[in-house]
Amino acid sequence: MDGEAIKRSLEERGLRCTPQRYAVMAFLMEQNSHPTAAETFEAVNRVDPRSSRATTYNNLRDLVKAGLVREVAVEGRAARYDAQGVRHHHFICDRCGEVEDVDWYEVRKPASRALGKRYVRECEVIFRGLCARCARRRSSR
Amino acid sequence: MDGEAIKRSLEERGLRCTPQRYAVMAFLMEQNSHPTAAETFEAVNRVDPRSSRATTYNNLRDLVKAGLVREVAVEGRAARYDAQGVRHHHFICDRCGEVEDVDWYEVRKPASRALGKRYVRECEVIFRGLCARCARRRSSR
DNA sequence: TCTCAGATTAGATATATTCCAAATAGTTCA
DNA sequence: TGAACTATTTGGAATATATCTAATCTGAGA
Ligand SMILES: [Mn+2]
Ligand SMILES: [Mn+2]
Ligand SMILES: [Zn+2]
Ligand SMILES: [Zn+2]
Repeated sequence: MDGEAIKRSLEERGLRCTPQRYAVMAFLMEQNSHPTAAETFEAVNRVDPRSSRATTYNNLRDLVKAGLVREVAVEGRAARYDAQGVRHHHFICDRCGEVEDVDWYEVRKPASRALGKRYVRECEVIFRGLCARCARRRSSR
Repeated sequence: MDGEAIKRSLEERGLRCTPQRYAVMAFLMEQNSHPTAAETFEAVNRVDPRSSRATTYNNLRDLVKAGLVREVAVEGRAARYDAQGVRHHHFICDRCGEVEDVDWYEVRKPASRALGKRYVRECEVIFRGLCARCARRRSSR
């Protein structure tokens, strides 16, 4: 996605394409990792235009609401963000909290009777265990 | 599970059965909701023995490590805890953050090639959307 | 060019969680 | 039993994370 495409995707969702908001979106898109808000804030401020902490948080919130960015909560750690590219699942490391992508595959939905009056928007799978690095570290002791 | 059973399950995992730790475990087991650490702290302190905030957090951490309690991270909100009864999945409300149980069903694991050198301990499904209450509230406007 | 809702800002504030060092309470074993 | 050892508890301080506030700025459309 190039600059124009980012601009368009923001405006389609009623968000102005401000330099700060653009910078957050562009940064997240070029990462394959899952940056925290603090990392995003720092990265955006290494280049112009600068952005305040509040604006970084505001923009992350707005982008999540608009469906352009996914937020991943990790127990005991800061939330991580992910510019929705192709659909995928996540692996979260029990030891270091690292979030990694796992190729998408269709998951069987539960019986609708089990969902009652709830409205289900999505259905994600989270794999847990040890990332490659932590698994290695663990076995070599 | 009665008192003796709780005591045994703690000791099997090398944890002393202290009054504070027991109280946390017993409280979580009698809830069908998913209390936060703050709610647990408050509940435990409505009855004897009392427990400090640090001890409540310590015990929740120890119980999670021991595999007796599950921690559920919710974006932008305090973590929630769940005394592992029967295996189940979770539904998390986009609006109010409520965590609800969904009957367990087996999920297909991804191709092992997609997991590389990771060690996968578990594979959970999280449903997202609006809980019954928020769905009602939403449609009646 | 004017207007104004949307956006940004620095700093204060709120919330959630962990750390710390001293005191206490179980457990083991002489 | 009771000394010795260790796990646990404690209150308060400290840290981490996230949101709020009120003043100011910006840019898209009229
Ligand atoms: Mn991802
Ligand atoms: Mn549950
Ligand atoms: Zn790891
Ligand atoms: Zn709800």
